[in-house]
Formats: sequence, structure tokens, C-alpha cells
Amino acid sequence: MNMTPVTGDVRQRILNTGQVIIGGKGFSAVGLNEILKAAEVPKGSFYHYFSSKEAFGEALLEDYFTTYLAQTEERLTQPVASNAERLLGYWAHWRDTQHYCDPSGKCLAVKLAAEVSDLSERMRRVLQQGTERIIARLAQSIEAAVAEGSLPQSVNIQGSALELATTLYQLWLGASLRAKITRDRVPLDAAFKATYALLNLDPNRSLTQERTQ
Amino acid sequence: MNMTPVTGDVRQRILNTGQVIIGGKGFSAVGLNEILKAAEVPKGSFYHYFSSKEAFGEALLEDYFTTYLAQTEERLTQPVASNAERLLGYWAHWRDTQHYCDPSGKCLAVKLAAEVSDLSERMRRVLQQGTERIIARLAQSIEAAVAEGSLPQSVNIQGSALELATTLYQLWLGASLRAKITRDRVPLDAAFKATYALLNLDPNRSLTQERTQ
DNA sequence: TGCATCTATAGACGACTGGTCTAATCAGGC
DNA sequence: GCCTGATTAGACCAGTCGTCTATAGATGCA
Repeated sequence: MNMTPVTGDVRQRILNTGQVIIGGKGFSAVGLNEILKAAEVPKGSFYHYFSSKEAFGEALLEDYFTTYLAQTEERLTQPVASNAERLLGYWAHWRDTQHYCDPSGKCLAVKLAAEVSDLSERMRRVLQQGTERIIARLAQSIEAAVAEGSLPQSVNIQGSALELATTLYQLWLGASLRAKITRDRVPLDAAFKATYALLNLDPNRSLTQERTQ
Repeated sequence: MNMTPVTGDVRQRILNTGQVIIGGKGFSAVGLNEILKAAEVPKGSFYHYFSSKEAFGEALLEDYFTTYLAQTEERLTQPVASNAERLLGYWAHWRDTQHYCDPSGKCLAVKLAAEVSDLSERMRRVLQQGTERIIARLAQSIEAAVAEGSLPQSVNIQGSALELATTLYQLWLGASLRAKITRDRVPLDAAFKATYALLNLDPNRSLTQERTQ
């Protein structure tokens, strides 16, 4: 009766465990064996689903960005909130999840970008498309926020919404990178504050419900 | 006559070639063999100078930050310029050198932070101290710039100079990371523009001589 | 039901590279 | 010539990615 081939199941299990392990240790530092042992998948199966470690990494990133973009989409369209509130909620979530190491909740873009971009052209392209789409989605919400008045018109002075989204995304990328170094939330708190500034918002009036700590 | 032991020479040669190769391919992806072959140092010698690959990585980062900080110090104290001009010169230089891959001019902080922080506590600490000192040095120049009036007082509203320096450094870290992905200068140009905004400078009036392109 | 066909699993295996360490060599002082 | 310490050569084994053969399972058709 179950028409979906087992294919998807095993393949996805390899991807899921791979994401956790590689998200923790990086791409080159992890061997296939470790992933396959953890996923309880024999080595022989691996090369049935993926033609090489590089192809696997490509699929890993594709899978990651697909689900990440879906989650982001949901977060940026949730009801009973202005677009500005949703955006700040997005970054508040980023801050709260990335500040210290949840094994599975790691951002693969932060973890792998530097390592993999010079290693595999194919993986680099996936990273490029993924980050591009995230930024485009953020830009869309920024435009909507300005249009509806939840963000001040003055943000337009700096440049297009796409430029602003690019800057903000990169700001958070860098903050996450440094959070890996410092292992505390200071970098992400700084990014959150700077986000207010770049959006021309009053830093003292919190638009969204922030966790005090 | 030459009292300095050859030690320093060989050791430094391993560090220099290691920096170029690891700066290009990452830490885990590069084997000692490759570095030692390039440096024309026999494999057996390696463990005379370094107790392990990790210790080597630690020394590599220490060496890198030492010279980087010295260069930065020079750049931020050069005469016939205001502190604001020097700061913008620092970032203009960053933009111009990192936008596409000079084999040896790579920023090891960008390249290795994500990969190494979860891999080696000792290397992480070196990264932490190094970035902290860079940020502190930037903060010092920001304060001096405000004091002398080459940066507007209004930057103080956002927070301390250290906070601002933190934000700016992270912004550039993220921009460099994304530049690795996109392989163009768009991310760094966006960072440069955002730097003006975060410093409350008029983006159209260029304080420093920028290269048009 | 029986047989053929194709997908998926199983893991041994090869060729190679990884970091590490012991044993030998070398240089210079006495 | 011997002793001492710095330097090097290469063995070592665990682990790498990827291949390959053999089995197991499902599906199609008769």
C-alpha cells in the first residue's frame, strides 16, 4: 500500500544525520563512515543515493535551504503582526537560536560558507542561490513594511530594499560567525541593536516582544 | 657568526606556506604533507617545531594576528589624515583586498572561524583574543575620531565605541563571508555603504579617496 | 504461483593519505 | 674521538573515499 518508495526514507535519514554532524564538525573533518554509522545506513547504500561526497554536500545544502526558506516564509507571513514586527521576530529568533550551540539548529550557511566555497564550485553555487533567496525574501518584507508604514520611509534613503536586506543578512552572518568564536550572545545582541539602527527604528521602543535576560 | 638558530627560519617557513595553503583550502582539508612539501621541509621535522597539527594551527593564528594587528596599527596611525579618514581607509583596504582571492592576502579569521571554533578550543581562544584586540583597536580610533570631531558626536547615541566597533567588525566579517560565496565585490560594497550609515556619515560625501570602478 | 528484473542493502576491499613517533643521522664543542 | 642536542628519515596504523561483488527485496508479467 505504501507507494512512497523507501528511497526517500533512507536518503532523507542520511541527509538529516549528515546535517547534524557536518553542522557540528564541518565538511572536510567528517568522514562518510561517521555519518553512515550514526544513520545506521551501510556504506553500500550511500553511493546508491549520492554519486560522491561532494554531491552529497550539494544535496545537503539544497535540503537545508529548502526547509530554512519554508520556515522563514512562515515566520514572515504569520498573522496579527506588522511586517516590521515579523522581521524583528525573525532576527530575534535568529539571535535566540544561534547564540549557543543547539546541535541540530545550526546554520549551515555560517558553518560551511568559508570552508566549502573554495572547495567545491557546485556547493558554492547552492550556497549562493540559497542566500540570495533569503535576502530577496527579506527585501520583500522590508518593502511591504515600508509600504504599510510599519517601517519608516527614511530607510529608503540609504538605497533599495534589496541593498538593505543584503546588509542586514551579512551583518547577521558575521555576528553568527563571531558568536562561534566568543561562544556568548554578545555578538548577536550587537547585531540586533544594529538592526534597529539600520532600519531607522528607535532602539528604546521595542516593536516586538523581546526576551529579557 | 649567525647566532639566530636556523630553527626560526624553518619554523617560520612552515608557518608562512601553511598560512597560504590553509588560507585557501581550510584547516581539515589540508594535510601536513602538502604544506611540508611546498615548504621543502621534511615531514620528520614538523614535530620538532610543533607538537601537533592543532598546536601548529594555534601558532599559525597567533602569527597571523600579530602581523595583522601590526599592519592595522600602522594603517590607523598614518599621518596627514583624520581618524575618521584612517578608519574609512582601513575598510576601503579591506574591501579592495578581500573582494577577490589573492592567494596570500586572505583573512584567516573569516576562513577559519566557523571551521575551527568547534574543532579546537585552543585555536578558538586565539581567534577570540585576536578579534577582540582588533575590535578594541577600532574602538580606540572611533573614540579618537569623535573626540577630534572627524566623526559626528551622534554616533555616541547608539552606544559605546566598543559596541560600534564590534558591530562594524562583524558586519565586515559577514560581508567577507558572503563575498566568498558570491565571488564578487557586491557584499563588500554593501558593507562599505553600511559603514557610512552606522557612523552617521553622509554617504555622498566621501571622506577618503575611494577607487571608482 | 513461478520466474525475471530492477532497486536497494550489505560490507569487504583497494589504494591512498592522515597525523604521530621512534630510531638514526648530523653538527658542533671539547 | 666522543658526547650532546638539534634535525631528519621513514615506518606505522588508523582512517579516507570510493569500488565492487553478492545478497535481499520488491515488482512485473505470465
